[in-house]
Amino acid sequence: MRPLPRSWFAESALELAPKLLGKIVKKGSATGVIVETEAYGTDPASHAYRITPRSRAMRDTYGRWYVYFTYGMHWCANVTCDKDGIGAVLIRAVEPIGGIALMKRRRGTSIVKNLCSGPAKFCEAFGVTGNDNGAAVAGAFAIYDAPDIPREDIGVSSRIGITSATELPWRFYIRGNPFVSR
DNA sequence: TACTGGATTCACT
DNA sequence: GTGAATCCAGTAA
Repeated sequence: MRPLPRSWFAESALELAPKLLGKIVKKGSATGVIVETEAYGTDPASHAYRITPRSRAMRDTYGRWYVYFTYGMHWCANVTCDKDGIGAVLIRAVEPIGGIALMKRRRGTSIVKNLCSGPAKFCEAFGVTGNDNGAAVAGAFAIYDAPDIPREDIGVSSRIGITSATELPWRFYIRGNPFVSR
């Protein structure tokens, strides 16, 4: 199993989000297959739309973790990308394949389906916090290569862009996978 | 300095 | 289906 090199994350969020499906994410003994992602670029819905201290990680680099705290109790983890622009891909759901006992303990549940079937659940199960913000996607917390998911097996949700009023691809997921959220 | 609202989750009805 | 929990970043003053 080969960790994805930094150059792999140089593409835009919209190209990268579907390509991340099926890849292996690993932090310590916690291991899982990415089954759902969400693309964020320069749309006003993205934190990167405004230049702030928090969003600098997203604008200045790629191939790093962008971890932020939301709703007073949840962490969400993104991979920064787009060498020439601004982008990040939110990891929305993961299928647990290793370190499941540890995840169960962290999540306080024995139901495997509830371990990582949401962005904040994934962070809790993998022990991701603000300490990981800005860290390179490599080493202890990395994404490993795996065969691409066939295009026909990838589902796409779209939404209306705030500025453009056109439909934008948004959420990508592996069709039929039980660990996809919602 | 104070206020507002959020890339969510879970319990409860 | 609905609402509470909870705190930080961003914005306005």
